[in-house]
Amino acid sequence: MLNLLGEYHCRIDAKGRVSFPAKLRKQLDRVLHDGLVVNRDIFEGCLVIYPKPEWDKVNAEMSRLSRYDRSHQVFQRKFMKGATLVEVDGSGRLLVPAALLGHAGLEAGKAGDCVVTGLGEKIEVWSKARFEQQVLGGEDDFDFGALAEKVRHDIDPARNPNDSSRN
Amino acid sequence: MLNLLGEYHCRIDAKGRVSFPAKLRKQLDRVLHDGLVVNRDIFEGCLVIYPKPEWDKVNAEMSRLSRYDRSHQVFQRKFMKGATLVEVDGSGRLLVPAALLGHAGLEAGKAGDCVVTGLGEKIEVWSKARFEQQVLGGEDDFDFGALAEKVRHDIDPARNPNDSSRN
DNA sequence: GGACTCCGTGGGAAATCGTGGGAAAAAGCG
DNA sequence: CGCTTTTTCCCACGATTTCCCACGGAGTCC
Repeated sequence: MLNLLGEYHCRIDAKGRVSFPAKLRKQLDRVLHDGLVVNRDIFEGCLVIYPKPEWDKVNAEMSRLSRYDRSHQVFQRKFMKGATLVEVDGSGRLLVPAALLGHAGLEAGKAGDCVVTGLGEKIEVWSKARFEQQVLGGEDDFDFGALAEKVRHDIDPARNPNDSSRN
Repeated sequence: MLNLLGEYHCRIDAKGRVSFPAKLRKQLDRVLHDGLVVNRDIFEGCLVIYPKPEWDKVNAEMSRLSRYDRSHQVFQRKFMKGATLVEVDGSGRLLVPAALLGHAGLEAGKAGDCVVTGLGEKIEVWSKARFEQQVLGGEDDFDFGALAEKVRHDIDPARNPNDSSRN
């Protein structure tokens, strides 16, 4: 199973090329030659990079949508719009389509700092400013415990939220 | 099962390398060659180190989260951000990523004292100052007994005489 | 108590990585 | 059809990282 890890600070140069950290490249070793798919994140102002095999799974999920349900069609269109297959160049850089850069608060044709982070099966790309604010950001009232409990209940409804004795 | 124990006092050198106590290394014997995963602690300003097999469990749970549920994504991001696979070098040191050092109050490029403690299946790394203040720290009104009872109830509600609701 | 082993610390050299720029190829325009 | 502009590919250099060796000191064993 893919287990992408690490938080890397990189730069986008004036041509829109993101230096893709060598350590991530090593982790992708086996799948890198298949290419990567870059897309806008659904919920946040960042970009998501899926190794091609992982994107294929996403694609399979999309194929289960109904052709005859308008909301399904709208969702598919919104989600897949902009998804692009990219490859790393000889110097280990990704050329991110200009249209997508904007969604991550990165300006095309202008160098800038960004954060690339491994998240298991996918990789996220943030502008440095947004990453520090939204991800690291200390909203002091953010209740991680409550969120964890909700999520745990979602993925395992059978489990009593107060009972963590089962492993 | 892993049962990491002990509190060790070590140093971080100017390159961000933590001398990893030989006694902990011995306890990790079987799993050390798989590497360790360092991450920011969720609640406190310290770092957590999981042996790779232990992290794999975490990752397996993460892979069950839904791509299409915002709270799941936020949870995953908050939890995994920065997690990094590291290995001990020939001299038994861990190279801690600079981005993570800050979270533990340790400055990159500057040597400092830290405390490494075994906590069963994981290891925590604290700056010396914070450890003394927050962990050893004498908040004299802190009721450890009451906390113990709360925790016991959380992990095993059945033992509470007033609670016969389980099953 | 002495000698030996192992541990922790520092530093240096070699390989690697990131960054910028430039040339060739492709696409667009008159 | 030829010229201009954009895109893609590739090379080279500076900076960083990683690996390795060596030494001082502490701990341990006899």
